Amino acid sequence: MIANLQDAYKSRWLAVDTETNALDPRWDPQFKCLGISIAFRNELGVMCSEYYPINHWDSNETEDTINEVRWLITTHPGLVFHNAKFDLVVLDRMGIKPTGDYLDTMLMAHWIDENLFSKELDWLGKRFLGRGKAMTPELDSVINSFGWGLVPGAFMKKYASTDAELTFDLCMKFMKKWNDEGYAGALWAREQEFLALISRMERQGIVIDTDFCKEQIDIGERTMQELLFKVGFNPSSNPQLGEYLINQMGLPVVKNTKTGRPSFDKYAMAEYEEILEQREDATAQNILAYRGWQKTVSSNYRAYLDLLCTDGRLRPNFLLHGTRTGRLSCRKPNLQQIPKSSDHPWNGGLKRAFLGSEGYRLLGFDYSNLELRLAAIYAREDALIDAFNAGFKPFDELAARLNKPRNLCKNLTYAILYGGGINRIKNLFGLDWQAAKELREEFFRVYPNLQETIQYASNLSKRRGYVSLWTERRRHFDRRDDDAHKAFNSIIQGGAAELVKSRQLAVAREIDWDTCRMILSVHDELVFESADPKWEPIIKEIMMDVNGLNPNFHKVAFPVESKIWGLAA
DNA sequence: TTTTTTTGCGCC
DNA sequence: AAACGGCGCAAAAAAA
Repeated sequence: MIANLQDAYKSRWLAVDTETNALDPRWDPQFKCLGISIAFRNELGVMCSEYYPINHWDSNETEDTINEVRWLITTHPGLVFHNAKFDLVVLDRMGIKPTGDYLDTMLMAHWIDENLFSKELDWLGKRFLGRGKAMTPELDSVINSFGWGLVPGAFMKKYASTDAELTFDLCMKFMKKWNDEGYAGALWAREQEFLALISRMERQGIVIDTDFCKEQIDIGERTMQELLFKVGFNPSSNPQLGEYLINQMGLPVVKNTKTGRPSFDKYAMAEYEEILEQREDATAQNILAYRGWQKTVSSNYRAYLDLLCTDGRLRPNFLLHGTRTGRLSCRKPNLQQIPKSSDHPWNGGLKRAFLGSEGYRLLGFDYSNLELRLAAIYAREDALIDAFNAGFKPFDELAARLNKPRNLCKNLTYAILYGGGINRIKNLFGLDWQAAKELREEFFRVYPNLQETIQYASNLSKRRGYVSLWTERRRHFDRRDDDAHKAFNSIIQGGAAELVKSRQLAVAREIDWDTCRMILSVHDELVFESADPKWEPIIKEIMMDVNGLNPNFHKVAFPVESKIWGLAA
């Protein structure tokens, strides 16, 4: 049914979907919005939808109609998108700035059940509505022959509005649970502000030193070639590694993969390296160097150049629905996994590939032991709280109490925070089952409340099917799955993400984007480019100021360390 | 041949 | 009794 635009105002919610020429709306000068679909149901429940072609090469709506649509979207009190972060940028590029509220079915699906297999429109449509996107052989062949950007407007009309229809119906489907779980108010308002901030960070992007990347690719390729020659087989091929190390050299299988095949990961290789060293055979070392270079060149240096926008900036995609715990994830490229500075020649200098804009300096701000501090508060674990407040380093403190090496204590703490059991401790430290059990008990003798709280969270998730973060956002658990042991970790990992998010917004409200821009968010670290040294103490102070967030957060401090980004910590 | 799974590895 | 949490990416191997 063709929509009368006047009717659209009578609907509380209006689904909006944009079609584009597939270029990146965040920066590409050639980007175009081809058209806009809207969908809603009228008073009789009849679906009304329409596609308005705007920038097709053949036929478009009249100026008057397009202006009506622009006005509708600008003034309608409630829009619904599927992946609003994208559509809002598209609308912004067209000079359309919605003034009403909006919802996002992708994020609704994620918040209601973060465990869903997919949050794509097509998948959700099939799962919740029994119908997916309108893909037909006819549409496929038209896209193939014309290319996406050149599909005729009249043809697009037949298909494009189904996405908006799906979005509208999904929204209605999700609405009850969305409201019941308490997301409709302040929590979603904050997320909208956060979405805008992330979008702004993405549009800003980060400057890449392309000469440095090219130079490193060159060194890497030459080095790999030499190593390949020395080794004599493909170091990335496990069967070939097995042939050499096990069959030819007669070395033992030191580790197996989950499918039972011999494993040659870097830990296993370290053992082979030790044995071969005595025989003056550098093969293991060469294999590690080869794989190190290959990983870095393909996943970092070359990926950065391939994904670089033509204005010299790299713009990753931060996903607000990327993790079950509520953290962000980051793609294309993943700038949350930039190798840290080290003396490895293949990746130890990677941060040098990132530059501030001309006149700006990159600054990183890190929370120290963020999750452990939250764990201490949640568990009311006085031993840990007191240690933090006395200024002790938590792992030194534990090392003293257990009379064990600091590094063991650190690994042990994180293993347990992550829900690890006796088996995990056994494998981690190469202990037998009994020793692992005792070590775990020793740990919990120091932190008894932690043990109780981990158990409590686990029981709660099993009984209720979810646990709540301090913001009242929920982390759901299917009672049929055996992952209740993740509950406590979710509370502190998700809680940490929510804490950072809140402070990130607070910082964003204070800084002046002309002289200070937020660039990256890496879980417990924020990266800025700043043209004025005055921002460093300001940012630090805002990040550390968490007392207003929750009545329990005053129990320990949340210190933040700042450093010039890229320089070794 | 193309698609999916496995493996390894970078980060917090 | 047993369970280490959360990601994304690329190359090789296996499956289709």
